[in-house]
Amino acid sequence: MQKQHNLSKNQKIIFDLIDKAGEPMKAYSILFNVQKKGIKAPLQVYRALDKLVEIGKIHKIESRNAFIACQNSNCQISKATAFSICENCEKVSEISSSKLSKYLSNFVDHSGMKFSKYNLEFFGLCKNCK
Amino acid sequence: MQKQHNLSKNQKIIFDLIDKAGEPMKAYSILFNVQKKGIKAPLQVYRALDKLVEIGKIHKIESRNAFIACQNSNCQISKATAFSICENCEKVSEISSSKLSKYLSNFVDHSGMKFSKYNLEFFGLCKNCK
DNA sequence: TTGTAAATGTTATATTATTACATACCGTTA
DNA sequence: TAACGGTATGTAATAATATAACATTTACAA
Repeated sequence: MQKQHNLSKNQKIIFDLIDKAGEPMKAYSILFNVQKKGIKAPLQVYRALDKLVEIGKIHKIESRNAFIACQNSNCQISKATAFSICENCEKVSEISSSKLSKYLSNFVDHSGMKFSKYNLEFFGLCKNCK
Repeated sequence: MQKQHNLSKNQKIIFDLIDKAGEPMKAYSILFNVQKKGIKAPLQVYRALDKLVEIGKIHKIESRNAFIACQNSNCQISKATAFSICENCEKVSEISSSKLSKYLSNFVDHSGMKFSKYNLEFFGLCKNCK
């Protein structure tokens, strides 16, 4: 069983927005969308984002500076993330392949270093854009 | 044999700097370092960086917004990159494991999508920081 | 030698993210 | 319940990263 994280007010507002969007959102677009709810400053957004990333409710798509809700709803894999990104339409999907995650989690580099975390971003054209 | 890219003046100045550094450099730190050579504006730096990334002479470390010279000197793998990043000292190494690159280049997701490119960043503690 | 793609120069501005400081909230435990 | 500590919030200012728009120059193949 996972630890339950009770989201604070701002965290909940921002998580709900990103979750409903179903696609990556950028910080200032989030800010714009939550201003009517009383969140007025970038820092309020970034603080909530930091926390949500930390507890695995959302992930940052590093190559896009954007945030997407975790699509592996019940299993918080915030330390082993993989995404597919369409270079045409920018659609992003989280990849949940236990084979892939096992392979990468067990990967050891030539110096014998083992890793506690990874992030993988695949690029290509999605079904619709091909 | 690879295609030879003759670097332009700015590209060469900036590549040499990054290459000598042997570690990731940020755009504005690069700018600061090349001002004495006549490169005065951010855009001049970013244009050179874009080109160098495109031809595989450098890679962007997405999670750090920084650029490092390709360490696989002769084989330009700019479409299949993997790095190890120490979360303590920020040391970054390029991983060149043909097994890993084969595995990832051939990876197909559940929808049958195959990818033309990937970037993988591993995190952990390096030998010195452990 | 001329057409064209690539590269350069310059100014301004957009976008992304953090620092610093003050205050409020919430659960624990003395 | 009062005091404490950790977490969250509010606000203003600013730092850091990146691009737009436009003018000009260079490299080089046709």
